[in-house]
Order: sequence, then structure tokens, then C-alpha cells
Amino acid sequence: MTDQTDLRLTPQRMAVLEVLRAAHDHPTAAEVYERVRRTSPRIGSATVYRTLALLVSTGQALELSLGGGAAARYDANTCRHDHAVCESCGRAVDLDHPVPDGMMTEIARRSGFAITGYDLQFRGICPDCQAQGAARPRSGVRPAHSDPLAGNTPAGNTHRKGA
Amino acid sequence: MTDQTDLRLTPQRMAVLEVLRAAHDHPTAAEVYERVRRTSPRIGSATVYRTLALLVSTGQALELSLGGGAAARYDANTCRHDHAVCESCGRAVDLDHPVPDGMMTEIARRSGFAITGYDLQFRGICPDCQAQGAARPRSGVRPAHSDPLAGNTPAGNTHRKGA
DNA sequence: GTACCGAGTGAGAACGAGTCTCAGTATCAC
DNA sequence: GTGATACTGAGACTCGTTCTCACTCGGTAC
Repeated sequence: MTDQTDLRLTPQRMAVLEVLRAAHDHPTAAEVYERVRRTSPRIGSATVYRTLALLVSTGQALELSLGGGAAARYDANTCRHDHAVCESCGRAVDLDHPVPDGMMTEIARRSGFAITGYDLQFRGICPDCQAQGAARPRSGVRPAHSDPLAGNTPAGNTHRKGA
Repeated sequence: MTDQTDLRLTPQRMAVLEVLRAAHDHPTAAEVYERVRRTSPRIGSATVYRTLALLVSTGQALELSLGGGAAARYDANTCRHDHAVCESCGRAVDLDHPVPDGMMTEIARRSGFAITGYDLQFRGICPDCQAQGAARPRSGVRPAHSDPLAGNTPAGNTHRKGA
């Protein structure tokens, strides 16, 4: 849309794009909606979701799925880069693009896939949470490759809702 | 649980684990539930979700989030490996572990994160779909890093539901 | 044998994220 | 001005998942 396509440049779309470009914390769609409403109180959630999908489909934003059932996050930094996600606070930080191009060629050769891209997310504990000695898993971001544990409570649920 | 922990080895948990070990197609929780019901018709979905979370937390299964709002998938292959996901049919295939260990050390050094693991998913078109000349995006698996497109319909929705 | 306790279960309500429908509005081309 | 079409907002809806709660089951002490 906007400057690259024949789609219309509406105030709502401008607002969503501006929020996304101003944000460096990889907001979820709900967070984008909340921020856009500060400047455009009448905007609907459907419009925000539609606009985010549009931005992703036109290459003006990236959609990140940080796993563990967490909501999708959006990133206006469309240069190829990867992320490190904190398992304690859920924060995602940008990383340089560390996957060698040769690796994708090799994967394509071995798997027979026509590789179009990849998602690489490192998991760990961010410096802030390390400083706090935090290791409490955050709701919705469960460690997926965790070591076998004895005597866990059945569902390692961090309760998503209050009720 | 089972042979590694002091948790109980119940028939329901056995059934879930057996379904997961027999499956090589990375089933979703709903698919696991459906398959388990063939042998244990009285099992509840909550039990399946609880058991899957338990298997993940004890390291006996991996949870894969394939992005695009798709449901989490599960994998009984707990050896470190990565996946290639078909953007057309949604199939995920296992790949060898291609990320050099030195890369994680480097990421940890540069980001300050205490890296505990990573998720790497390649996206592309599987050989079968290439043979069919298919490029139709599958429900729930939208291309996330797609090239800028002019004149897309606003929401590239492949309708998830019939209604 | 039985009473107790805690882990585990099943049913279904509830929730959050995201999508769909639809009527109304804005914008564009003519 | 008119018609076509893109876009919007509201809200109902679906889906995946989790929570609650009453119940069952198995282990253990007596």
C-alpha cells in the first residue's frame, strides 16, 4: 500500500504503520490496536488486524510467532534479522542476521523444499532478568526444549486469566 | 513422567505418548486428541492438553509453533533438530540440526542473553506441492516474509471456518 | 479392610486471539 | 453527479487452549 502499491493510504493505515515504526518492542496486534486508539479512538480491531496483515503481505512489516501459544508480534524492521526472546519477561530483541546463505541452499538441497525464508528465534534469559535472578517462565512462553524434570506439577500452567 | 519421573503412568498418558511417538507428521493438539480418542474414547481434551504440556515440560516432546496463528504442533523426536514448513500444505518435515554451536555462543555474547535454545523453521514449498504447481497459502500459515505485492486483497485470508 | 490424601481425570464453561459479515462511508474514474 | 469499488467499524463468531470442579483412582497409614 502507501508508496509501493495502488492500495489506498487511509488515516487508519497511516496510524497503524506509524505505531509500528515507532515501536521497537515488537508489539502484539492487541498492543498495536491499543496504541493506535490513542490517536484514532474510533478505529476498530478488525481494521488493525486487516492493516497488519496487509503490511505483512506487502513486505512492510514482519509477523513474529514467538511460540508457546503467545500472540503474534509485529516488527516494522523488514531487513532480514532474527530475534532473541526472553523466557522470563517475554521481551524480544533484534539480532543481526546470522544464518549463512549457504545454509539455506544446503537445506533446500537436502529437503527438496523450495526455501523462501526462515524464522530463527533464540530463547534465553535477557540481561535484565538475569540481573533480577529471574527464571520464572512467563505466561505463554514456555520453554520448549527444556530438560527432563522430575516431579513437576502436571500442567506447568502459568495461569493466563484471573478467573 | 513414566520412566523418568515420579509422575503416574496412567493409561491416558500412555495413549497420548504412543500417539505422539507413532506420528511423524507433527500433529496439532487437536489431532492428537482425535487420534487418542480412537483408542480411549472417554478421554477429555483437557487431559490431552495437560498431558502434552507435561510431556513438553519433562522433555519427552517438543512443541512447535509454526507461525501465522496456526495451532501448536507436537513432536516426539526430542533430539535437537529443526523443521521446514510447507507454506502450501502446512506439512512440517524434520531437518538435521544445522545451527553451529559456535553461533549460539556468539549470539549470547553479542546480545547478553543467557541462551537456552532456539527455534529454527525454514519456510518454503515442499516437493509434493511443487509438483502440483501449488502456491496457494494454506489456512493459518501465511507467508510472513513475503515480497512486497501490489494490489493484494486487503486481508489475505484463507478462511479458517466454514461459516 | 478402610479411611484418608493427593494426583489425575472428564466435562464443559470461559477466555483471548483473530476472522467474518455487513451496512455505511470515503474515494476514485468518468 | 453518479456508479463502482475500496475501506471502515461494530460486533458476532470460531478456534485453540486453559480453568474450574466434582469425581475417580492408587498409595499408604492404621
